Amino acid sequence: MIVAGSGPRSVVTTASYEARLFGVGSGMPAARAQRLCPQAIVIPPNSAAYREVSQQVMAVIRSHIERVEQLGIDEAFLDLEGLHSPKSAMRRLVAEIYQKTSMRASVGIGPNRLVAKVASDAEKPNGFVVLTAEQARERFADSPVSLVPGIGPRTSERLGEIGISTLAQLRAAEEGSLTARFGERQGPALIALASFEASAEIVTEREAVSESRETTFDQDIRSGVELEAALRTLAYELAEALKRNQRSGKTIRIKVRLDDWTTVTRAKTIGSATNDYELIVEVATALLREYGPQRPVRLIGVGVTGFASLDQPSQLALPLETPAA
DNA sequence: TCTGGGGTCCTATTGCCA
DNA sequence: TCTGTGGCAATAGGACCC
Repeated sequence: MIVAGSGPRSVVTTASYEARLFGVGSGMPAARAQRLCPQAIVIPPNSAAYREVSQQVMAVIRSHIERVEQLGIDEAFLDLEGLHSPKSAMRRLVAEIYQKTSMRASVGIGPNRLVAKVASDAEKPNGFVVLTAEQARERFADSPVSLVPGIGPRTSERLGEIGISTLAQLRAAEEGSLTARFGERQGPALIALASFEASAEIVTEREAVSESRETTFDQDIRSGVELEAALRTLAYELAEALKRNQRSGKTIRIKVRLDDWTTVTRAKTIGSATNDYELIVEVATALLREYGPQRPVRLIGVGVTGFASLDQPSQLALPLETPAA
């Protein structure tokens, strides 16, 4: 089974483990997935249903665990500090999630979020893996660097260029050469990742910092009139969502992806926070005209960032003293 | 044979201002 | 008045995640 949209440019949202044996995976163009596994049943994604089940699962978790950090729709970090028997507590939690939602969960337990996440990924589906950092280093020594969250395709490639492809190699790399290549922060951070050393801090409350709407056209658009019409539609949806969520922002941003996949963003910061449709459209359209795409456009989007809480004045009083860091 | 949508975070650059 | 420095906000791009 493959979950994917039906448009010519849709991608795979997810796929059953049976389909994955054929090489099908998330993010892959749906057309390619169908060629790899022609016998697969393709069903369209239903994000509203996933969101609803997600809320049910998270509610079960929160009814037992105080400190929970949700990551996306189907993952969460749980602070198990102080539990008498974290393992049996997690066994019971998985059973309760299944009983109440029919959802199977994989669990990874470790000294920090990094180890926990890699452990939870290690034996999906229905995994239950408990690791120390040292055990993680041993178990994944020969795994590709991309096993670790935070090292994606681009960083893997750049590491490969200097002969580093496994986590053991990355851990043994000389910090100086990594810093020279990846910068003051990312260089040392890469070695820390490969060593499974990371923060254990659970961030329970995250406030959104931006909201956006974007769309990819079935066929590239050349006409400025059509582009602006699409932009208005997106801006309307965005403004409605912002109002619903009681959010408003000071910076309006457009995104344009051309037929050659170059992606351009343009942004303008206005005097005060807004979620007004007319104003968003006005600024977004002006940004689009100013940029004036010189090639056919495959994607257009609009977003608002720089949120100010609506229940707080958008301009704070000037503090008389610098607050302590 | 091409590559979605919704986000977060980081980095580099630039211009303003004290 | 000129110059250097540093902080900061805005902007653009990009890597990465689910």
